[in-house]
Amino acid sequence: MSRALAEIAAPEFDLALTLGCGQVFHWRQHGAGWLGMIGDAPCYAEQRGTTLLVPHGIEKIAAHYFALDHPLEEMRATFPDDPAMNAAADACSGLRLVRQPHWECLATFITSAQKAVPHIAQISHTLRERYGRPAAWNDERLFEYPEPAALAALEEKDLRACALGYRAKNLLRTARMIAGGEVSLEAIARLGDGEAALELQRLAGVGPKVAACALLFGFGRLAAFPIDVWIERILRTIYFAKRRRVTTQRLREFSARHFGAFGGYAQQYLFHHARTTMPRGNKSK
DNA sequence: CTCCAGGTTCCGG
DNA sequence: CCGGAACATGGA
Repeated sequence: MSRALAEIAAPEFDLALTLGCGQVFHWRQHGAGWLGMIGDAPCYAEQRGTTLLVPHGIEKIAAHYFALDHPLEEMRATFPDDPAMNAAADACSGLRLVRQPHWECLATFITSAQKAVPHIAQISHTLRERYGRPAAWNDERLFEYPEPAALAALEEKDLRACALGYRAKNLLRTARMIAGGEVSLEAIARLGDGEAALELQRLAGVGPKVAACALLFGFGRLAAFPIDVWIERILRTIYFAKRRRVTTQRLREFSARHFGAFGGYAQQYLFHHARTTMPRGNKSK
């Protein structure tokens, strides 16, 4: 493995913000940059101003993964123009939604249910180390995310030993459905957003929220709007202040309409901003 | 010790 | 369709 790094242009990009905002969980800081896998490609990434250094030979792969082609300014212009949204967008300048591999993204979010971000990262690392194909960048060991077939061959207790808790059964069942061909992620990639969401929800441990995360972070559906506890809190306090008893169904309809074609970006900005400005947030306003 | 975390599923109104 | 409860684990 060569040590040589190549430069790629990365305007309007914040690598640390992008990797640390809770959309992807396996990258770790290393020296002046970050170390992780882009599918089966080991990658060290380091930002220097508007330039991104990545291993020679995977420039195209890295540029695609980090979504350097997303027109951030144009997308932001479509967001609703209100104080909360603007504050979040200001705080998240350069945050891009990376293009994660389908399975890795879906599986990770199945394991994310009712878990804090650091816990999700820990689970991801354990699964990779124990069941993923080993790789390396220089002398640093890395691991691919385990294929569906690799997880499908395990027993539930093996996954519980990775601190998955009750999510073990869901990940195992879903891995078996995918490995057995009962559900095809490639086929889902060709469906429209609505149909794709329904198809994903046939899988164990996949409801509206996890399906939306998979669509947004894995299938490039930038209108997908995952509603988790943070976003629900924001929607209720900012957009439904003083309304009593708003159903989650109502929240879904509202956000799909209100945040538009790039709602997923708006969602991630609101999510990250809330998480960093009001940790353990509960105080409404 | 209690509370909560990027939820889903199942079960009665 | 809606509200509750169960489901594991670890950190604050």
